[in-house]
Amino acid sequence: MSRNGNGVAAIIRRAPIADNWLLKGTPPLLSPTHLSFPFVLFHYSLSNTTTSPSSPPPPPPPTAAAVITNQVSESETLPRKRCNLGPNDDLQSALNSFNRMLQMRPLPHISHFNKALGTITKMGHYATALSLILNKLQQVQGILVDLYTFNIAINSCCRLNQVHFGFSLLGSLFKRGYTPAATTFNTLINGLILEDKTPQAVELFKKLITTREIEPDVVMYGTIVNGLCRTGNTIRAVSLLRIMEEGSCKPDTVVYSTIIDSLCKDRMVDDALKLFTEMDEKGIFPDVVTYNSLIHGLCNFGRWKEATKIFREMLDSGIAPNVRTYTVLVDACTKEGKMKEAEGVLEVMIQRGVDPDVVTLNTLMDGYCLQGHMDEAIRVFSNMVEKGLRPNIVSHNILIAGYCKKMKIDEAMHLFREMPRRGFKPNTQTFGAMLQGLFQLGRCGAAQKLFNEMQIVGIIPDSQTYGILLDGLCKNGHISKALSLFHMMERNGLDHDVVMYSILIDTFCKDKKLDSARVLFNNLSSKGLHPNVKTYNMMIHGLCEEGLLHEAKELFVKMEQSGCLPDGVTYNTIIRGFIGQHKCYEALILTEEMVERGFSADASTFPLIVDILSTKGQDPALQEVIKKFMHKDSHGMQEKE
DNA sequence: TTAGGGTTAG
Repeated sequence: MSRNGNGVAAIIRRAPIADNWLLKGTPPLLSPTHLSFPFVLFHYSLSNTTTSPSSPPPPPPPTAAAVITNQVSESETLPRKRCNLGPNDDLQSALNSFNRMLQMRPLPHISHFNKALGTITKMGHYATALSLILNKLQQVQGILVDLYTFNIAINSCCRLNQVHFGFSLLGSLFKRGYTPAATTFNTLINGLILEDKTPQAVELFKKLITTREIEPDVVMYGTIVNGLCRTGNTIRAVSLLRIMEEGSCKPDTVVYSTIIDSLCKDRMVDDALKLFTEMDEKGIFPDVVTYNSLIHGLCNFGRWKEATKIFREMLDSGIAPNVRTYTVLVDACTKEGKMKEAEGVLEVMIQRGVDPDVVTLNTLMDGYCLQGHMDEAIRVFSNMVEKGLRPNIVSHNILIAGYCKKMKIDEAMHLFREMPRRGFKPNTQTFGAMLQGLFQLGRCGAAQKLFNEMQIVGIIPDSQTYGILLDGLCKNGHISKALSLFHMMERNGLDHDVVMYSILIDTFCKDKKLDSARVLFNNLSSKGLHPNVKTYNMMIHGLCEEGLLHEAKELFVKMEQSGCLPDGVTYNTIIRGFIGQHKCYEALILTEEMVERGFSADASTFPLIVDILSTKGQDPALQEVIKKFMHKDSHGMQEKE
């Protein structure tokens, strides 16, 4: 695997670039392709005029550099406030039309009412639709609601997380002598999945098949596939896909896309790509959703070159990127700290006639917060308001977390207290961000008070909240309090996940209590938990610190055997361990392996490797491996595109 | 002819 195929010498040669990134804590060792990714993207999307038949004619194609450097005024950066009807006006006009129909005599056929209801549910106003059906249609003499109306009502219940009510409507449907359709059951199956009751959904699905009550169609299969994917059973979803292929109901774009997305989220991007190729072989056309999932998956793993290729392929197939595609690209840029490029994506999308939405701008804001540029984040927030997009609770949470990260707890607290006045009730994430901020400043008492307040106002802490508490207490030296919390959770039936254990393992390692860390680590499997890459990294770090290189190396080998691939942190940790023990040969071999896997030396490891190469270059024992680096690098450098 | 499945941010 030589995505960033380079050697150690390349690290040195590219030090000015890498250094810059090292300081920001993001992956260094950028390949030339990596650096040019957003440029390629913009240039291509701007200069390609044949891709989006529905989009307005694109402006003359500027050069990539012009896209990045051209500063447009703020009013051009964001869509202007809409003069046409907003979403609420759309709802109002649908309601007006519904009410007008109720006044007509003779009354219109039920299908017309269903159509109006469908418009309302498509806008997401499920409670309104349900109320219209139950409180208006049912009360009017002369209207006979039909199967379609029932299905809309059942779907509305499901979308409101009231699947049980959906099932009682199914009862009423039977009583009225209607026969439910595949749609009816599928809606209920989906309702179960939405309420995290996938096992029941699968049960119902199986029952329908065995009783031959309903012949499942592709939508029903697709819904079950989605349920399996959402619950981490992507492999079972793939099995179902294979079963479909054997039967008469063939998988469609949605089924494939669902699995492709899930594989990407499960870090199995290569398998996702294989399915994508398979679609092509079977003549099933990918759509914008399929491409969005793949581009997102590839970007998440730094596979820019392939992401660009897929993006080009999408444009070549005549599929126009939508707001989600551009948001994924903004996200990819911001996660790499490339804010100018992220702003560039925003410009491109506007020029292409796609308006950024609140998610796009929140993503951009989050990028600025990650970089610590709160002034820029606030500028985006203000722009959002000016342009008629209403910031949501996520926008507020992003800013609060940003302030906390910058240790500006007063500003964070101000915004936090301001939220109810703006119509937002702080949620678990809001409290989590505030708690993290307080712990970071060592204000454990205030954090405790806020945690109590959270429970008083009825926000249920989730495992992440407990993780923040546990970590905060540990990092502030309140180990015994942390342990009490840990045991309290156990007593209250709150499951400890691997993160909780990892926090304690890390604490014990740093507290020189390696034996306690080992006990916790070794007991994980008895609790049915599997260490993740962070858990391994913490243990490996602890072992290296104690000079137990042999045990660290054993664990390093074992993690991969157990199916947990080492990441950049693992390599850097163990390489530093070896260098610390003057085992330069092993360190260089591991460095080579690290680079081959697309990771690179971080700010603390990098100078140590440079030191080995510059001071031990003549060491006969090392010459062979150093030569190998040099040789590889000459290839790596030719890879430029 | 009106109902059901897949993609984005904290």
